[in-house]
Amino acid sequence: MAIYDFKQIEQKWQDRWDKEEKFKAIDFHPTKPKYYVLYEFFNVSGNLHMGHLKGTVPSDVIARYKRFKGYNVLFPIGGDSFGLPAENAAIKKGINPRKFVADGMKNVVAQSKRIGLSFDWSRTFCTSDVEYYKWTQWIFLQLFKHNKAYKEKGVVNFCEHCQTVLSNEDSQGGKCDRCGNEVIQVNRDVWFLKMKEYSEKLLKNVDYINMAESLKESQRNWIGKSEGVELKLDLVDENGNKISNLKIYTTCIETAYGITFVVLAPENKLVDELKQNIKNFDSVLEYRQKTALKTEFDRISQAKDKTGCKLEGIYAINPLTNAKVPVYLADFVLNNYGTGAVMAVPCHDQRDYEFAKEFNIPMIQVIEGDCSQNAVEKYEYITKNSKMLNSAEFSGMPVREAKQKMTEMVEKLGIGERKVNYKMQDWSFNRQRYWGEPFPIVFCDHCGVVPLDEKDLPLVLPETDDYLPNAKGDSPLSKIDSFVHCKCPKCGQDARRETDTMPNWAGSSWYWLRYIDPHNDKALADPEKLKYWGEVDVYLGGTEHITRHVLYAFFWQNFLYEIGVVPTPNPFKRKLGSGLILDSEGKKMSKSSVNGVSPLEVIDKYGADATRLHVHFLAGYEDNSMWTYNGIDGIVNFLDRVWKLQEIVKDGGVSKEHEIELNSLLKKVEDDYENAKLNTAISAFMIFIKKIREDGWLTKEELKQFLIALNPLAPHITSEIFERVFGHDILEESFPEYDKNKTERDEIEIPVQVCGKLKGKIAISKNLSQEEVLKLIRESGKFAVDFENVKKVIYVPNKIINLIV
RNA sequence: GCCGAAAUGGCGGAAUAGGCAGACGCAAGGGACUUAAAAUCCCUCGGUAGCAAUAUCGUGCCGGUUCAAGUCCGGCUUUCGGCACCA
Repeated sequence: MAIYDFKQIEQKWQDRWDKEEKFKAIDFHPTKPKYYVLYEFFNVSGNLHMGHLKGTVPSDVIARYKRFKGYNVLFPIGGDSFGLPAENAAIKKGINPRKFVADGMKNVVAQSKRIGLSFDWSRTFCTSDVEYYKWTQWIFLQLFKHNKAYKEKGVVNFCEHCQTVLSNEDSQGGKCDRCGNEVIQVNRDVWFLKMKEYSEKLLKNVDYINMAESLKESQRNWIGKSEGVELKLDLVDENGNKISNLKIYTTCIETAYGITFVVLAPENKLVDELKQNIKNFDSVLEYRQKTALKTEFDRISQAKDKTGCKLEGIYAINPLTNAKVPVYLADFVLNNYGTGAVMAVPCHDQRDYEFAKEFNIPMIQVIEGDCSQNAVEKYEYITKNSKMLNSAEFSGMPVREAKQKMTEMVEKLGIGERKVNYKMQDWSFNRQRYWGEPFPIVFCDHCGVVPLDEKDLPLVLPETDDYLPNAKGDSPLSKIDSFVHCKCPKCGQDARRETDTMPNWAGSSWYWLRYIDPHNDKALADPEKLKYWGEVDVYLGGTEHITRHVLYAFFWQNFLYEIGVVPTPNPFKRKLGSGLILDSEGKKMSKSSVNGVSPLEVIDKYGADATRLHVHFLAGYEDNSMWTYNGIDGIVNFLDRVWKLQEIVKDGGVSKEHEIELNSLLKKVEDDYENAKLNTAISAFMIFIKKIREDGWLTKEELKQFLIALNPLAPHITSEIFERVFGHDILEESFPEYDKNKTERDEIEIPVQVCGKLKGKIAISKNLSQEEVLKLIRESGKFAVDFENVKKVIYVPNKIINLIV
């Protein structure tokens, strides 16, 4: 028999799958139920790296397995091609981003095929394809029309060297990701999407989706729900005359008797409204300016140094005590959370405590505990359920009860109300960059902000060879006159286009819907097809940007559901996050990794099947694994043994000798495939092979079932052996059914314990009664048991027997 | 600081619902085949004591529940991930 020539054989099958389009999903299949397997977008930046093997192979295994199980499987792929990688290539190397994307995608497609991935290539697209981003723009128009998009002044990260606005990710540590220069804060027009409105719905989505608890938790953290009270305080001048009022938000209303000052965010609008009453308005303005210059990074890194500025001439009245307390500005209060103002109770909040020390503000302790060094904070006093102090009729009451009662009281008095707050902010949705979706928005001197007509979509991103923003940091599109100048869709007079583009996230926030109907030019997708394919059954990908991506996905799907475009509010039923492949230094392996190993290099050396198995034998899907060639010999050896099964096959159905091994293999493999536990599936195949090699033969039927079961993991070698032995394509087969009753032998061994200590094992037939087992133990004479003194017997049928003497 | 996940041989890692800890693989050691090597095949392989049968200890640490704990409970330690001046 010929030796296993993986190069030639893998090429043969990859060509055939490609040419015959073997993995096309069929809309409205008359008999088969649908199954939608989604793998995350590829970044179109040239080459696949090891991490892709870790992520893609399990999705491929599930897709191939489900096809065998009789499902009509949709398993598409595409490219996330707008954004930094292509734009950087354009700027640094002078490559047209369109060409960069086209070349990159071509590469990635070819490499995917070499891994043997069974994508439906007829549905592939990139986010920068005009046929696709037309619909991204269309969705934005719907958001705008339904009042979910608005434009406002906002503060953004800006790099003066690159003349561009940066996202938080691109400016980590206060340095520009591109050039390493300091990032500063500038005021700009910002498009926001009203994501905050969806906070509660997004939390429901998080509950709904089947996903690792840690991933759910980070999403809940991001949404950041908290429940508390909004309290109204009067503001007075020095003489006690009411001049205004102010709302603060607190989750600790129980400390309200301890308020000794109030703090506003520097940006709080009240400051301007009270200009006449503020005696030191100049220094207030100065403080404001100083904080505005601080970057987000500075504000966080200097968190412990409390700065602030007193508003001279203004006081707040604690509505519970009528005490007159000073009002400060301080940058530890954020304008975009709660009401942009807080009540300060230094004894029971560490930040207030530090601020009070810095500014010599008195403190009032209202809950038991030691406040001499630090504040006694909520976590501590709530867990201990400490007693109240200095709080009028609440004094002496346990804090949990007081919290309840005080909430009810302020509501009754009309000075406060229960309120829920979320950390999540509206989504800032524009970037001053070239390589993104243009906004379908026009500014008209007469009509204001005007959306394009749907029939005028797509608004095509114009060609240019100048990818840099102008000196003011405006998008490169602002330099292209023919793009900027247009007629107002409403009044027909001269107008200007929005020249910013959408962020990278936009295109990836709805793409699973487009796979369902990728060539539709009348709608985002045909409603009937959307109904047929429904939710994504399982969505696989890395965990890197998962929190925000999934929340954005929930948000858009929810919105599209509300306006009747899609049939379900939930995009995904289940999400699996793959671990990373780490290099020899324990760093994430990516294309930029110094110690990176290319998957193609490994495939060249060992073949695609061996590479697929090896990567997934190293660790479970969700675990990180350190890349190593160690162990790959074991996989090569295994595949070699699989190949040699051809030599020892004989006619016949499933034999008595192998039925237990075969049935338990099939059971194990089904369970593991469903849960993407490929490492234990592989070991189950190894165990089966071991038994077959001991016996030196297997039947044709046994070989057939073995090959089908292994095919999702190692599709090339199993296809080849199958064709040689059975004369047709393995893909025509269906997954072998196992017999549950034949997964275990009738004769089994169970451990015998005496007083919980293992003394040995005894062979019994299945489902024996306790008496029969005891009789066998007695007869065997093997176990030194004093049967007269056996006080108690614990017998778990077919599992264990424990004798207590 | 808060939240989440994890810690098992020389190594990667198994152990479905509390029931034989270390599956499967690598590395290592021994043997067969070979002129030799590679490849292949067979055997051994958690620690300690013993020629051995066997005994005894052993899943990050300290306690507990249970006939029985890697698994459950209480208290720590360390590592990784998320959030973080969020009132």
